[in-house]
Amino acid sequence: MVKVAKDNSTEEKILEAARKIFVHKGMTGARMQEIADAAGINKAMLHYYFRNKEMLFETIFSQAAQKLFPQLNIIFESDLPLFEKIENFVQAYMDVMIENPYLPMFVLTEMHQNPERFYKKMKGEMNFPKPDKFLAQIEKEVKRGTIKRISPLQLLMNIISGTIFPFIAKPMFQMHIGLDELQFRQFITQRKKEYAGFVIDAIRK
Amino acid sequence: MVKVAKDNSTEEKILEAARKIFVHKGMTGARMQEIADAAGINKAMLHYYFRNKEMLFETIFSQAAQKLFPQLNIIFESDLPLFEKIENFVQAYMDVMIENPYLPMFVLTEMHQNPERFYKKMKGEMNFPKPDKFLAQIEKEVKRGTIKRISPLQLLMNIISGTIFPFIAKPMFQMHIGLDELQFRQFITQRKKEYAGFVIDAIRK
DNA sequence: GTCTATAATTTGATAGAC
DNA sequence: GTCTATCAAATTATAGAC
Repeated sequence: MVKVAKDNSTEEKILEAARKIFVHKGMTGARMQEIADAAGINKAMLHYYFRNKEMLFETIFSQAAQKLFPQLNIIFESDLPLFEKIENFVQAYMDVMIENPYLPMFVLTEMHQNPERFYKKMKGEMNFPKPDKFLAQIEKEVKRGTIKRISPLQLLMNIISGTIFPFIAKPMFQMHIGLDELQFRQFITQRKKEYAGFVIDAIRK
Repeated sequence: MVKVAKDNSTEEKILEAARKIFVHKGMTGARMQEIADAAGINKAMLHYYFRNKEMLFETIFSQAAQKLFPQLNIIFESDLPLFEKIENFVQAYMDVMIENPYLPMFVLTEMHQNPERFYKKMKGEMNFPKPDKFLAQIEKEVKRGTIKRISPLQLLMNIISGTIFPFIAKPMFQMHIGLDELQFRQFITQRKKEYAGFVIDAIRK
């Protein structure tokens, strides 16, 4: 069991506050003053600990990306049979997002609004999962005739779409359908159980 | 055939430039100077035509939302049989996004970062589609035993996810897989043809 | 390490000539 | 309608006392 270092140190308070503000308003929408207020400290402290807004943001963004991307390795690098792998991925990834519902949108927003920074970041520190193995596995199953003929890339997109998109569309969906927080959680719980089955039904012969 | 009023009037040049900048950088990330430059005019002109940044943004955002949301009525209000309706929706919606690949992310970002403005907007001018009819249709088919047992809401989410998400994840996907622009277009073309079939295969008995 | 006060910069908005 | 020049406000960043 790893100690997660949730001290109430000033640095940790800043990170927590910055996460909250950045994740909701993005880099350009966030205000240093707002972050300081949320942390219950002074604006000057932010600079003392993180030099400037840019660096504070980078820290938060890296942490977010680290939570999301390496998880993709579950689907890409394990040795499970295809159906179990799909099952595993959907459940594991949804668990991450249940704990951090705003992360996907945060990372995607940054990726769109500032692709340069994003790419630079990714090249370095991230052990960026390559899906080749998983795609090859799908191709193999298609050739063996175990599953229906489908493009591996399309299947991968289907799996990821159905897993991530609900968290991105949450506000739209809640407004459209009129779900409250509890109902949305129930919707997600059900989805975690059933979505892999949906995909498998679609490709099973 | 309706005239689309693509004059080269100053107002139209501003709108075009503002669209480009806002859609990529969002409300808070966009700079009035940048928009003026892109329009080939002076910053003061922006205020002359649209009073302030807020109102210019509202104009752009409304146009974007109008392109995306009313389309959902195709799926919700037509009288087609279920499978054809799914087929129709996927193709029609993907056509909209092929023409405007950045719209979905733009609207979603605004929805997340400024939900108040978004909700206010939606209440007024938008003829906001209610999915009740479509959900009831699914429920009916399940009861008749025509399709597998599935929650109507889950099925709706599956259809929408697979249709919209590829455009949102485009940069991530291109980077991960290494697709260039042409390859991505081909991927989308294939998807437009096949995704409805995937969904139908999953629910067909 | 933490604070208050203040500087420096960015940026949205306006005044006024043409 | 369009421009240049300028203002005013917001916001990041720093200096310096404790």
